Amino acid sequence: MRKPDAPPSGSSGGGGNKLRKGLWSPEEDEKLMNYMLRNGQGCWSDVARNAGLQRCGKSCRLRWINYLRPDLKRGAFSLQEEELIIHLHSILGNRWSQIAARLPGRTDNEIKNFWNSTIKKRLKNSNNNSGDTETGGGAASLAHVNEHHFQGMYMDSSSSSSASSSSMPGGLFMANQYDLLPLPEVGCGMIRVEDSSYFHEPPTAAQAGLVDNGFYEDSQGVMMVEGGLMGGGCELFVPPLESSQEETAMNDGGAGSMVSSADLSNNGDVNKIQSGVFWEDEDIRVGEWELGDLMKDVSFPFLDFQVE
DNA sequence: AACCCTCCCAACCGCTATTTA
DNA sequence: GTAAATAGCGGTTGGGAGGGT
Repeated sequence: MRKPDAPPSGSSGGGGNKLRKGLWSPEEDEKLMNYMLRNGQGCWSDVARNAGLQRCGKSCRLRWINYLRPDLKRGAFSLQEEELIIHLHSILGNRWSQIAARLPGRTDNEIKNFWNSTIKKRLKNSNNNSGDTETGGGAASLAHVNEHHFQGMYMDSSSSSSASSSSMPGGLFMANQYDLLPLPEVGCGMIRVEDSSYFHEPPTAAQAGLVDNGFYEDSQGVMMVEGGLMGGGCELFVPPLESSQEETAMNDGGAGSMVSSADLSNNGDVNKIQSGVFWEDEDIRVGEWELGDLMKDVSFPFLDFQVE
């Protein structure tokens, strides 16, 4: 923790006008809290100024988001939260803000700290115990370790921020049906392949808003696929990235975590998924890699479905 | 009691993306 | 179209707390 800087000297509040850094004092918290509750969020540099704080807007924003927000849940992570974090991390990589968005009351910073201090260590230990060699801390090994919940493969490319990437420049996650956790607020983050009784009946187009090519969005915003392209209840996850990120990712070969249908080679429709979350009318490419090629040498020893 | 070590986490930093002028 | 300002994200740092010796 950082020592709080000495409070601004005297009543001038100005002498130098230097911005404070370090820990927030209770008085500053109160000022910010009161201001935010009265005025709501606006331009953060205005917040800092108008609330009478010698802080930069950025610092105010962080303090509000990570500590003062009334909807924050404090205290230890529950087992459920922990498992959800592990699951989401296996899908999203180090996109802490997106993980946090699925854990009400938790902040990205909190989750990041929790991951780095607790989960990472634990998973590393269980890696060592099981005799696995460290693969560089990539999500692939992590997903693998959590055996009671995960059977899947994840190749993390996740942008520059994920130093733990595998060498694969594309992201892909596949899991069996039992791995699904509900992801409210996910939007079009996941594609299900209609297949077994595990899935509910697809809604009508009117109910769900038919998107294209047999894809539709269900009541929870989950993208669905009609017609059972794959057997065995396989589900394909598209990490619910914001569209801007996705586009960037696709353009620069970054985190384009794209579905690979079980049948990469013989079903063109799946490879054309796009539009906001889907890619249309072009072969899936991740940087210079064609997904089909990418997948050529990949095996899924732990997937429990058969491609038909 | 004093020292050392490790853990935890608040906050900063640097960067990119987005918005505004 | 461009530059500046702002927002947001993820990585890293540093210091307090607490346990061990």
